[in-house]
Amino acid sequence: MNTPDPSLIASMPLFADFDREALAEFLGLGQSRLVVRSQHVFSQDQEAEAFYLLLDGYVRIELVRPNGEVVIVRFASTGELMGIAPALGRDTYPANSVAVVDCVVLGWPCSVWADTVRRYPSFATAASQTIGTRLQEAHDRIAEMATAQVEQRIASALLRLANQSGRKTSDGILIDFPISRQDLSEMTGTTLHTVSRTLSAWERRNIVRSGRKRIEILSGHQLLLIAEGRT
Amino acid sequence: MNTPDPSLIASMPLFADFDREALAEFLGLGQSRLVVRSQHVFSQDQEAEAFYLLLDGYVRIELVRPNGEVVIVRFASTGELMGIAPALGRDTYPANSVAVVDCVVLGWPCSVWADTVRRYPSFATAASQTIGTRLQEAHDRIAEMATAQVEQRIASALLRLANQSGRKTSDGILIDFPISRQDLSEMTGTTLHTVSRTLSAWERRNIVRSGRKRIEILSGHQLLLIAEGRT
DNA sequence: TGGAAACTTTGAGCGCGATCAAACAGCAGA
DNA sequence: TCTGCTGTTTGATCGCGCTCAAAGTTTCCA
Repeated sequence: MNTPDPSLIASMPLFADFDREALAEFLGLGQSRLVVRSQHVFSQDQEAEAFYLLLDGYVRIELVRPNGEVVIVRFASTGELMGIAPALGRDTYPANSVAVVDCVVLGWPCSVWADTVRRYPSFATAASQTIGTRLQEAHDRIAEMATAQVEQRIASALLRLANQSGRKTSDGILIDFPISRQDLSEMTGTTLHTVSRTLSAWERRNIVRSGRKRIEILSGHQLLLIAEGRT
Repeated sequence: MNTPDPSLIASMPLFADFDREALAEFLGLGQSRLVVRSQHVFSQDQEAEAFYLLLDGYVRIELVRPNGEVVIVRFASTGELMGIAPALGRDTYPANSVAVVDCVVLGWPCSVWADTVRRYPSFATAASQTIGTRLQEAHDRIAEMATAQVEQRIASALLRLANQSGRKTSDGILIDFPISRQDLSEMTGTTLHTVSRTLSAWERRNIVRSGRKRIEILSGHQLLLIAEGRT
């Protein structure tokens, strides 16, 4: 498991203007790695040796504050770039990246970044837009944290998860990876107690159905109303 | 006032690998503009026609939420890029940009972005790192909003302002542009009342000295202790 | 110079959500 | 199958910071 099948990733916008040889060459520079559940892909403040493409699975990107409290920045899913410290002009990782299911990642030494960006405009553009989108989302979340009540924030977080990693079921949308009340509280800046109470209340209203590390959205519509503050 | 003096900006890292003609040519494509206090440089959701370099002054970058509440994302000061929608793959501005003092901005049509990035690696790299830094800061603020108390958040906001736009005085550091209690509350997700009470309490402890739209930090050390939550 | 507009201060009361506490349920490994 | 661990639920209480209210102060403009 050293060089993955090019066809898996040839279709990504990131590699739009790589020809077959270029892609093969580029993939040859990387190394794939299996990361089992709850292990780190990389860790905050660790020297950034490589940047990664998530080939399969889900990882949690989390920030650890000086006092030890953990905040979840986002969940990344298959196909996303992670740990692109070189693009940010950093030489350490700004966050932890933790596998929430067994994952496969493809990693390249940071030293190849500059050259790749220079040679392949599609790569540079796609990477830039990825960062741009994340910045946008981060600003939206700041605004949300600043103005919205806890219940609204939990609803927004669930909707975001559903959009990004939802799997359609017969009754609604299931978040496609194990996620605990604690996780949700770390995404929204509240406590697992409040998340639990909120989900229980929603369960009574048939808005969600949830279990141990499992959440299914039955009424995205209701959830949207809650998120927008007109309950 | 159509084409500014190249020497003003030649020293910026952004333009590190522009030679004299290249810089002159590039500046010729842009147009400078005076923006008086409280006027918008650009507005949220407006079609992004141009990106800007702030040549002089300070602007407030603010997000307006669907319900009309305003959140201040950051203050930009002289020398910063703003409204670089093309880098983010957007065709509208994601936020308002409002002059807090009379400003001079230099604007280029978005159409020149792609070409500029392709021809001048220093420009691409500097822009990328600018966005990276902002992403980093945004994540830090999310974490802060999620875990820190109001007093800590106000302290952090002041320290950030002091670092970015502080002017040394005989007694401490003065925030170099007019900033109200309301502004500070919109940066930290609280109310102007709470900000006022907090500043009053700090004034009694000789940590700050403040007046109408004017804040001077007397003890950055104390403020840091408060921000870190070990008061 | 007068008056209005913008900004700031301070008080009183209350509610959201944190904290403290304890029991319960699902899952993995012995 | 039992046992311990991890995650969830629910109750009781408390306090931070919002809301409502009103007065004070600075600046600007007519």
